[in-house]
Amino acid sequence: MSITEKPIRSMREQICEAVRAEVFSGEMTNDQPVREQPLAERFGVSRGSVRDALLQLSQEGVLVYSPNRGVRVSSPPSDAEFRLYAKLRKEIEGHCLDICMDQLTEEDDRNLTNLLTTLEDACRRADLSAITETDLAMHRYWVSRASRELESVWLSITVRMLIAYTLLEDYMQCYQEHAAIVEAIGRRDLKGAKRAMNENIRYK
Amino acid sequence: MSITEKPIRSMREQICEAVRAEVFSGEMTNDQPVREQPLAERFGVSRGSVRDALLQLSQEGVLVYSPNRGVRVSSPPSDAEFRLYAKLRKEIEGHCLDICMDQLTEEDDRNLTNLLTTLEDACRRADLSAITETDLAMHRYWVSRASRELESVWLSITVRMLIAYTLLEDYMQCYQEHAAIVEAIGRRDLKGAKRAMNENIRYK
DNA sequence: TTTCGTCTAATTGTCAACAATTCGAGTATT
DNA sequence: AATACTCGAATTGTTGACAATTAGACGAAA
Repeated sequence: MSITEKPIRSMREQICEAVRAEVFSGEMTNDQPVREQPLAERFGVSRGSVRDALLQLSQEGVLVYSPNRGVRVSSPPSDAEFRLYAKLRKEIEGHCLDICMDQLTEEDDRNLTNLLTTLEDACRRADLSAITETDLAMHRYWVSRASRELESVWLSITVRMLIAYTLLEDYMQCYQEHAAIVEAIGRRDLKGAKRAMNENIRYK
Repeated sequence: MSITEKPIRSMREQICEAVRAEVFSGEMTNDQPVREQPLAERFGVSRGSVRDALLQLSQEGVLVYSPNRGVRVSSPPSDAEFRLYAKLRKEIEGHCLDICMDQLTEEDDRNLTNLLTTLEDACRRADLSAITETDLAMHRYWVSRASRELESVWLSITVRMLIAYTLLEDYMQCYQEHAAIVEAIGRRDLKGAKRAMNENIRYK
């Protein structure tokens, strides 16, 4: 679709996104290992590129790496760790809203609104994979807007939370929570945006 | 039978630690790029292994990667980000002390005391590289004791703080702060250990 | 002089072959 | 029957060669 946009994604990034999506959609369980050769054949590349991607996903926390034994899908965190991750995410995203709120333009508003529409669609279709992907993309928007440095730290925390998100009770609630955040951002209401964001990043 | 259950470290891990140490000691500046070929020759391995290590260090935050352009040393974080990292570290390490305090054995006490002795030595010699390495190893001890999952998140935050640590005013103060933490842990004094730890992880 | 394009050297990205390691089935031993 | 051992298939780790990309030097045109 939008592969030819200004940032050309490297092979590694494409593989990462595909595997991430499969992990979040539950197509890959944490019981069975993730092999290099089958992935290489599926993407039509060599094992080396797949290796790079799997290594990166291991650093992110999506996969777990054991020397000479390959990688497997991470297990969901304990409740205590989940709560810690939630707290860390609130700190980071709150900081990012502080930083970037003043610099946002009308184009940012349009982009966020578009993401929101995509999320609404995904929620209507109850497409868990698309919901997770869009949810991730929205939060990532203000994080990466504030700081590229923080982005990878934030991502490694967030993916660990999302591994536990294999089932949601109410899909449309997810949409409404994000709509509240985007609306507050549109009004440049820092406190309101933070409040809505804190409510969205909630304990299990 | 020491603390490290894996006496044999993978090639990648060895290269990572060596490069990390050079970054912290200031031997690699953020002005000049880190090339693969020279590193491969220095370690007597192929570029592939070096590539793996550099990719991992990029995910950790020690290096910054640009597609087709290689990696360079990360720049120190801004003051605001530094304060955020400090807050996140306190949350994580506090959580880890909560988790592992009850499970610590006399052997753990000995290991921590040994690390403390190493730190004292390094502080006496004003060896910044050794100080940073040992400081990292001590904090890593209770983090990895509590959760392997958290360890990589913690590491990616901590290395970003340490990049800014190129100069310390008082070396022995660093030792004394860690001595206070180890002593409190030895007494299994959770509150005291947290207090000492919070004082050590301080703003710039 | 400045700017634009072209070429070349240096560097990263990708690949396929080979080496080392792990895992499990099958066999031997007690 | 239970345990230990051996061997082979599957898998990961490593390597060197080659392709693709980038950066800088050089020169031509305005």
